[in-house]
This record gives sequence, C-alpha cells and structure tokens, in this order.
Amino acid sequence: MNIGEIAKRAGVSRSTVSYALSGKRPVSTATARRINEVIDQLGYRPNASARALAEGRTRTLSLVIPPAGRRLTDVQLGFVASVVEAAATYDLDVLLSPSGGDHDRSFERIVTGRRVDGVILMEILLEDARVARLEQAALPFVTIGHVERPGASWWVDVDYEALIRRCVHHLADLGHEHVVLVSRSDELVAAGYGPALRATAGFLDVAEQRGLTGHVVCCADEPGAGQACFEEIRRNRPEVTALVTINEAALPGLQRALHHSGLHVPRDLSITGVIAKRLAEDFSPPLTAADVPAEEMARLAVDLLVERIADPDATSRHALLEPVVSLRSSTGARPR
Amino acid sequence: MNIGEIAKRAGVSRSTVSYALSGKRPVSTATARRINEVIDQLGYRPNASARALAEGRTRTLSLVIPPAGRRLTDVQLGFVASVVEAAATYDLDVLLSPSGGDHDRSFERIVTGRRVDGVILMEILLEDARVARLEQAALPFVTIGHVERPGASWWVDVDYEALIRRCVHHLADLGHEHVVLVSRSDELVAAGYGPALRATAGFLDVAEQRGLTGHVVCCADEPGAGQACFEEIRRNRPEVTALVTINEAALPGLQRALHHSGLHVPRDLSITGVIAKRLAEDFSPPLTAADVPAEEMARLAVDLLVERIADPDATSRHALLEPVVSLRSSTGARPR
DNA sequence: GCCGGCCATCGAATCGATTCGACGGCCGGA
DNA sequence: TCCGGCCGTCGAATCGATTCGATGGCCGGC
Repeated sequence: MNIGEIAKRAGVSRSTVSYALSGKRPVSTATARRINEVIDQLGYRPNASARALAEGRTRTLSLVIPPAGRRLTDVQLGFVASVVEAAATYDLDVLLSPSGGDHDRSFERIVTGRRVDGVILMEILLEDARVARLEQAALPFVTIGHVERPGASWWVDVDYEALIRRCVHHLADLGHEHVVLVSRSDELVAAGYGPALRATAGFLDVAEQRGLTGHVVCCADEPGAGQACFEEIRRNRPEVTALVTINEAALPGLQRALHHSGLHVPRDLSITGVIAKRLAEDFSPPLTAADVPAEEMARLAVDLLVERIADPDATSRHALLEPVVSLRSSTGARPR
Repeated sequence: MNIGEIAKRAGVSRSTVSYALSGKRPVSTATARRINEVIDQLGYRPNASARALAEGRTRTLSLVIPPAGRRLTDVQLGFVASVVEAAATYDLDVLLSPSGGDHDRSFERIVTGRRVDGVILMEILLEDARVARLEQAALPFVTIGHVERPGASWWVDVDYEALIRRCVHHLADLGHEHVVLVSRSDELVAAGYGPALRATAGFLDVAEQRGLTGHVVCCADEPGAGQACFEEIRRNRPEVTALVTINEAALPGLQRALHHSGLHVPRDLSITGVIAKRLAEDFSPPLTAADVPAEEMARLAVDLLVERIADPDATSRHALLEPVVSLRSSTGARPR
C-alpha cells in the first residue's frame, strides 16, 4: 500500500500523487478529488522512513533526559510531557533518550545516525561533552540550562540566581539572621551543574549584603537524604530559622522530618526556595516559593528548536525566565 | 558521508562495506580491517532513515502515554523511564506519543506511517479503539493492563483484584468493620478503566465475604480531590476506620487532610492500598501497601514486544504480576 | 593439467517516497 | 491560422542503505 498503488488506482503517476498531497505544485481539482478518494478509501499515509530519506529530515526531535537510575524530579517530569505536547503542535514526534555521562550508545546512535532533526538537552553541565558532540555533528539543539561562555548557543533557563536572591531578601526582610541553602547532590555540584552553582552564588552574595550568616549544604536527590539533611541542620546549627531549597526530590523527607520534629512552619521555621508549583502547593503548609514554569520552558524550547532547524545559520537565541515568587504560608517573621 | 564514501576510500564496493558492518556474509580480514579503519577515521554510521527503508523496520518502539493534560502518576513516570532503559538494551529507541481518546494525529501518524516496529500502550480501557486500530494495522503491540476477552492478546498487568483482596483481608484480620476504597476518577471509571473496575470487584467481594461494610468512592487524580474526598468520608461515614486506595495522585491531599484532622495513623485510622513503593515510603507514616513494580513491568513489556515483533504469528503471551504487600506502619488494630 | 567448488567481492535491484526537468495540450492574441 | 505561454502531468533521478544473484580467482583433488 504505497504511493505507486494509489497512483495506479487513481490512474495518474506517482509524482502527481505526491504533489496532490504536498501541494507543492498545482494539481487539477478533478485529479485531486480522484486521488483523495482513493487515499481515503485505502487509508493511505506516506511511509515515514521513505519520506525521511527523500526529504533529508525525520520530523522527529530527541529529548535527552537524565538516566533512569537517577529519578526524574517532578519538574522534569512535567517538562517531558510538555515537550511532547508542544512538539505535537508542529506535527513532530519526540524520541526519548537517556544520557548521563559523556556519551552512551543511544545518544551516539541518534546523533551520528541522523535519527532526528534536532535535540533538546536537559540538565546540562558547565562542561558538557554532549554539547561539543552536537556542535561537531552540526545537529541543531537547544539546552535547558545554559553554560557561561561567549559562544553562540540556544537555550532556555530559569534565572536561579535572581530567584534565590529574591528568596533571601524576603527572609532578610522578615528579620531572619541565620539561613541555610539546601542544594542538590554533591556529585551534581562537583560535576558543574549550573543552577546549583548559580543559586549558591546568589545566596551567599545576598546573605553577605544583608548581613546574614548563610550556609550551603548539599543534599542527595532523594527523600531519605532530605530527612537526614534537615536533622543535621537542626543538630549542628540550631540557630538557623529559615531554609531555602532548590532540591525538590528531597522535599518528602523534609516534610517527614518536620513532622517528627514537632516544629511549626512558619512559626518556628520558615521555608522557601525554587520549587515546582505542584510540589509547593502539596507541601503542608504550602510553600512560599518561585514556581518553575515547566510548561512554558518546554514550549519555548521547542519553539526555539524548530526555529533553529528551519534556519541553522540564524543568530542564536535564548530565554531566561524569571517566574514570580508566590507567597503561600511557609514563611513568616523570625521566631522570638 | 554515506556508505559510498566509505566504499570509495576503502577501495571496495558498497555492498562489501555493508557486509563488513552487518556480518551477514564473510569478508576477508584484510578488507574488513581496511573498512573499519576508514569508518573509525570518518566516524561513519549508517543513516537511520535509509536503513529503515531498506530493512523494512525502524528499530524504534512507540510508548503511548496518557495525554499531558492529565498528569502522569509517579508509577507511570517510573514506567516511562524504565521502558526507555529496557529498550536501550535492545538498541531500540522509544518514541513518546500522547494519546487519550480514540485517535489523535500523532497516534495515527505513528500507526499508518509505519514509524515504529511496535507499540506499548499504557492505561488502556476495556473497550479501546486504539487496540482495534493496531490490530487492523497489523502492528505488534503490548498493552499495560488487559481487557477481558477471549481473543489473543499480549499484555503485562498487575493483579489489582488479588492485591486489593489481600489488603481487605489484612484489614479484616485487624478487626476493622467499616472500610472505604478510594478509587480513581469518575471519568476513568466510567470509561471502563480495568484496574479500577477489578479493584472494586475484589474489594466488594471480600468485604461481603468477611462481613464488613465496604464503600467505594471515586476521587479525581489530584491532591485537592484527595483532600476533599477524605474530608467527605470523615463527615459522611465517621464509622470508617480503614482506607484502601489505588489513587496515587490523590495521596498528597490525603496526607494534608490527615495532618489537619489531627488523626493518628494507624492508631485512629488504617491506610493501605496499591501504591508505588516510593510514594508509600515517602508517606508519613510509611504506607503498608502493595508496591507496583514499575521497572519489572516495563522490562517485561519490552521483552514481550520484542518477541512479538520477531515472530508476529507466535501465540500470545502475557504476565500478571502479583507483588507482595509490604508491611510498613500505616495499618493497625481497629480503634477502641 | 584440468576441473569443481568455495570464498570474497561486485553490480544491480529494491525499499517508498520527493523533486526536477520536460512535454503535451489548451487558450488567447496577433 | 499560427505561435507563445501556461497549466497539468509524467518519467526519471535521487536519497542511502540492504540483499540477492553472479562472477572471478584460488586451491585442492584426480
């Protein structure tokens, strides 16, 4: 059931069928109608592989996600779904490829095998081998998160530093004097994970500026670690009255630890940070936090990628989102 | 940089390069070495589209997920990641396609366009148009969840009914007399969502058998609904001392409602159900529950699908998993 | 020394589309 | 009436692989 079959039944040549379908050359209305009847009747649709070969493009994007071992956070999950949805509006399919380190088989397969027209890269590091690989292969790509570097690049990111600054200012305004930033895992930070580094920079800077004592602790991306981390903070720094967190995966553990400690939020302790809206709302009490706009980022990333694919030589573009900090009920005046 | 280029540089024909790569015909060691040198030097890899066209297979699977509008639950998320990982061990890529109702563009594009070699269908309904569509298109597929029907079909599922039966027996053993099943959303149940229907059947059956009064309530798949649902149960059926839930998405709301109510689990109320391990562990207190083995299901689904692709005429196979109910600390003797 | 057979390799067909150049027919203008 | 141009259609080349049948050369056996 290929284009030849349709052509035969409609009594025309294969090229005419192709033109009737694509509209790239005029076809008489009578012929077009006949062709469309046959197509509807047989339920024909062009073979994707053949079309990809002939056109030189696959109508497919690749979304490179962190490897399955490390759990996706809630934000990342929403992001994946939104990318698929955004791509669908362009009639593009999305290939999911896990990739952690430098390069694994599936990443290499996609890049060298020309399986896709473009790539969206999640959770990039400051020095990321995959970025270099994509540039070398001349495959259009957009990164989620950006690297500090003059070179032209296409990316979408959340301004972690600005958001964390706002959070710390907010706490300072409320009178807090001893604050802690709960960052991501040691390994991620050591590997040069941008958001964590920039959050730290912003945190320490504002803390100093406002005369607060600020400490940063790394916490593995899992609930157990969140619990342990909280308990350690209570033990080692009992003077701390406010937490700023960028570690979503650790939140359930924090919640549990809070529960056990008997502390009241925000009377005894204030909590804020950069957190997916859903997670912030589901916390008890709901967290005052900067809501990461995953859907918007996904939409923008796909838009940018489509644009770059259409014109690979266009000057690079990017978007730095700075969502609002939503006041909920987890922050309050310094106790006593 | 195609196979012809490699052939030219190695001084052989294109077919010889192909055979050297695939090993489907012998190639002299000297020639093979020369070819491999050129390939390594140029970093050549066969064009995926051309190969797909020639071979008649794409080396790609499609994973059909619920539409983005409805959030993926935690189990489903883990499942997606695990499918990708399992497929990678076969050197297969995974195309993500959201599809809810009968058929949308991307689902139809994938099926008719022969974009993939096989399909994994999540969250199927008892009467699912997509199943019929795939059968008609003769595209191999495996469903997550199964339909009651004599016809041959390939699927992987969790035995919700058996698990719920166990949960109710467990509660009956502890002396509970009034129990409620928190099911999935009205719409899903009305649409004929198998796990919810089977859970209900098992729940009511055992309740009757053990002389309990059992009620079933539907709850939308979101935290807010979980909270409202809990409050309604407390108001309308204060005699209830135990909850069985299969609604993971509503758990955060349940947690919040519990917190507000001041009830102690399990002293005042027992909670159990079928819940992803991670969610059960992150609840406070950790839930006694049947852990849905998402990774194992994903692995099995991919294995089955690969098998079916290799031999489309093989007799159908399936797997009905019955994970253990893990005793944690959310169930206890009936109060008073 | 000749012949049969096997091993390695080649050339050509094939997969199913897109796209370009060419061609035929019809219409209108001179 | 003849000719130029445009509209619609066709045939063939192309994309980059796989695969089948054929062929050439070398070796061993008689």
